Amino acid sequence: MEPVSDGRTRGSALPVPQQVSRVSSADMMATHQSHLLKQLDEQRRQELFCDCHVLVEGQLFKAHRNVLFGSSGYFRMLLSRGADECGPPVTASFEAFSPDTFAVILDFVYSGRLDLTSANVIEVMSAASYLQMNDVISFCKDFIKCSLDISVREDDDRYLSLSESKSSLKEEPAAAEQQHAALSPSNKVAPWPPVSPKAEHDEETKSGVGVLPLKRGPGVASNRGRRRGTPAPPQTRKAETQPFVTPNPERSTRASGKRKAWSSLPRAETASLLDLQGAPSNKARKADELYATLPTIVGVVGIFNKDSSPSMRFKCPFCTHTVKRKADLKRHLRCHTGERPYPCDACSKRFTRLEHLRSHFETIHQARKLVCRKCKRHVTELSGRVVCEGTRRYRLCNECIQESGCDALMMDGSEEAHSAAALFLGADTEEDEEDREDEEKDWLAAEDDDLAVDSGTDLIIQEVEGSDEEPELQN
DNA sequence: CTGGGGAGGGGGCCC
DNA sequence: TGGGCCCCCTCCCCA
Repeated sequence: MEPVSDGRTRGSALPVPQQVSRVSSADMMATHQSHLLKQLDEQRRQELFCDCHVLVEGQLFKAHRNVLFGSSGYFRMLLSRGADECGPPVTASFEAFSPDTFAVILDFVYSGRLDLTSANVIEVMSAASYLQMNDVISFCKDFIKCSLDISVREDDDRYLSLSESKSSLKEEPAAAEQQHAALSPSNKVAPWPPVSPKAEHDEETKSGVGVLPLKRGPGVASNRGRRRGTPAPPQTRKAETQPFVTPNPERSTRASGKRKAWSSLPRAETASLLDLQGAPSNKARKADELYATLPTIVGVVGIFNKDSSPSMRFKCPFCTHTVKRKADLKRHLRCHTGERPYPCDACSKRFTRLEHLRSHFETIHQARKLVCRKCKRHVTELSGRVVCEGTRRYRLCNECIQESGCDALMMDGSEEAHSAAALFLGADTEEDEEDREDEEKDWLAAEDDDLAVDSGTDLIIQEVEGSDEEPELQN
């Protein structure tokens, strides 16, 4: 029986041991491919038959046209123009990435080994995006995911991101380690073409320098940015409304860049934010490291203005989105990394931005809106009251309070509300209670008049220790 | 089933 | 460069 390259058998009517044949055929093929690749690499290193010259910031790389053609969409486009010609070597020139970066990519093309480090991964990914090398991009993504240690199992389902759980990294930690190890130069040759854990994911990575429209599926949140081609956010809204399961939310250093007074939040909240400067979470620390490695040219895309003057933009290495400022890219990256540095101490919800946290806090826990929740009429401090319902606070006008017989609800500032809030807080001892009250007084003294009205909220804004679920009570 | 409103998320851009 | 504001979007809940 003669095995053929595709694993089938030829000239046999017997119930052949196809599996055995397939395995041996696959082994043979792998061996052959490996051998062939080694030969090509050897030729490249000896500069034999190199018919393509790549100039990266002045540094010359010699390679084989057909190998580059088969590895990169960019080169496919470039080389297909002169595919019929057998003239002098084709020369391509790049300024968008460094020679070191291209060397890593070229090594990968010829060996299947991608020498990624936390220092070069972003630039390699950016260059791969430029060169339209989806496999490299996938590897980089996986590498970043491994670096960030974002795992569904280990952490919180809700704040997972990057892709729709397609990656094996999230499915099996061991597999993740293996894959990560496969990226290591010290390991054996990674498969080429590599088996991408998420071929579909290429949709968002095949952009290269151009911006391709992305498919928007059902359930995919698409806000303004996504209309322009940014992929879906890391989590669905449904997931967000699920009870928060992390009892002790991580503190991140992301908010610690500057120590800034945050007068619009009660002190406890501010303190919680300042806590962010304390022991940084693993994920956040690694995110920081990742951000720190963002090279100056990361994802820079040349866009020409109407007057033909170049306008540089920063391209997200994860998707096709481009932004004007690096800071905006950094902010945008959070929707890929799942990083949520701003936890609400009242309900443990976490947010990607301080302003979102503040907005949430003011709306949900401070009842800042001077609108009756029931009749939607404008209320003042006289015509309405703040009603506490769990950690949620809202306003009702006096009429609606009377109508609905809200006596059962805890009214803001009442003894009952206070004690209930304390209960919610898990006030362990009377001493704790007193301390908290002292702090509250201090805070109130520092608060402006507007906030002082809602002083009762301060009690609520404490971290709920050991709370496994969101204590927020919905109507 | 549908429309309205609340809540949350993300982008652009000003300060 | 980060904070903050504005705007717009989607999702979800509810009437």
